[in-house]
Amino acid sequence: MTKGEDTRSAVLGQALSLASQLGLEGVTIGKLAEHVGMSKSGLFAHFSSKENLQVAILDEAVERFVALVVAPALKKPRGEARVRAMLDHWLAWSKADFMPGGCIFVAAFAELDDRPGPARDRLLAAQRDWLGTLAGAVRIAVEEKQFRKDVDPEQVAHELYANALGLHYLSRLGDPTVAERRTRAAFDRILTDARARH
Amino acid sequence: MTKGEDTRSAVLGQALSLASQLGLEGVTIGKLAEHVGMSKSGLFAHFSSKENLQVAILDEAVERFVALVVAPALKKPRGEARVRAMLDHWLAWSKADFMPGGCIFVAAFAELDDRPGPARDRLLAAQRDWLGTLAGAVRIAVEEKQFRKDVDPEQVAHELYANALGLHYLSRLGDPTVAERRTRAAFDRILTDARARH
DNA sequence: TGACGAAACGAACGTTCGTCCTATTCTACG
DNA sequence: CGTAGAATAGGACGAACGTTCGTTTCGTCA
Repeated sequence: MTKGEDTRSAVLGQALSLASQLGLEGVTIGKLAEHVGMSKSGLFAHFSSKENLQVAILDEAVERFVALVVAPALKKPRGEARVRAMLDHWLAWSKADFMPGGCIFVAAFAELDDRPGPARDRLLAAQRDWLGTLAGAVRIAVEEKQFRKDVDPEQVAHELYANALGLHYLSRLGDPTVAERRTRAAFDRILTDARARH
Repeated sequence: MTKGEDTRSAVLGQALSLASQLGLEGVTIGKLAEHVGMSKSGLFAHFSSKENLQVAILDEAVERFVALVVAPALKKPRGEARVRAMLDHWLAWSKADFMPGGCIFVAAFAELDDRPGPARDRLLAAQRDWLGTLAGAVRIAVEEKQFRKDVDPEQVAHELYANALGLHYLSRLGDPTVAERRTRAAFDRILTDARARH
């Protein structure tokens, strides 16, 4: 890895952490430069525009999400086990130490949803992908006859997604430990309902 | 109503609409002044600081939420009917025409959750209130023996809250009509699970 | 009608933002 | 070792931000 790629990657790590706390818009080039010990202009040269920086931050986040959540789950056997692995890693993701302000996708979504542009496109594509991946894992569990055949995979994915969002908000609204327990209970209820009766 | 209170109220209406699209921080005094056809300084005099303006926007939103969601539901009979009324009005609220960017509380939460201050305090208090109100309505339904007595009202409130959040995000991620249908289905499943078996 | 307080205005402030340009330092390779 | 090109620094810019100030307009009641 060349020197440029090296610092660029280090910058993105810091940027990810900052963005989770202050939002994408809050990651100012000056503040970010100060955090990594560089000059504004030196850092700026890596991205050429703030918009590019924002997209790069999202790309970095997506890459980590795939590595930490999606990929490990795909190694699990098809069916409910894989769905549960996704949920487990998802909960761990939202507590990841490189995102002290919580899931960056949640923060970015609220900012970008009314501001068209490349960053918004990148974020929406990533979230649609993930929702599709979740629904796909549920569909496989149906095909494997672990879930009832009248289960709607997209409805289940919708509800799981909603509860993960709920964890993000409710752990800031009250006790994070309690919020996580309730979220796990909700996940359980959704999957138990979907399970085929024996 | 004096002239000052009159324009102040008109300003807050516009501010609410802007904040739902751009977030609280995006409601710039200059932009807001332009929207209502005033000078920056003339508008600024009503609030004395941007922080005060943000709190005033939240107060305005809370007032409307109580009038449009909480109050009508409290007129319904105790029990599941009241819970369902809350949910119905809540869904209508998140589509209110004075918030073209969606529920302002969701937008504000993402911005404020890592920025201590009066605005954050106001928002957290309001959301805790609402969560408590929801849980209270569920508890009443348990007391009225419409819900099973082993139902945990706070768990139910948590799941309802999570699904309402899910609606906000998922209606921007995909078809809003489909998202609302799925949210209603999730609400139904939660309440049906809670209902006493006959 | 005259006067007084409330309300709104226009201009300016200091700061921070993203971006650009030029010069300097570093790094890798022939 | 020397040099070309990559990487970084320094400084300046125009615009937008929140805020302040002194002045002007408006509404109300004696």
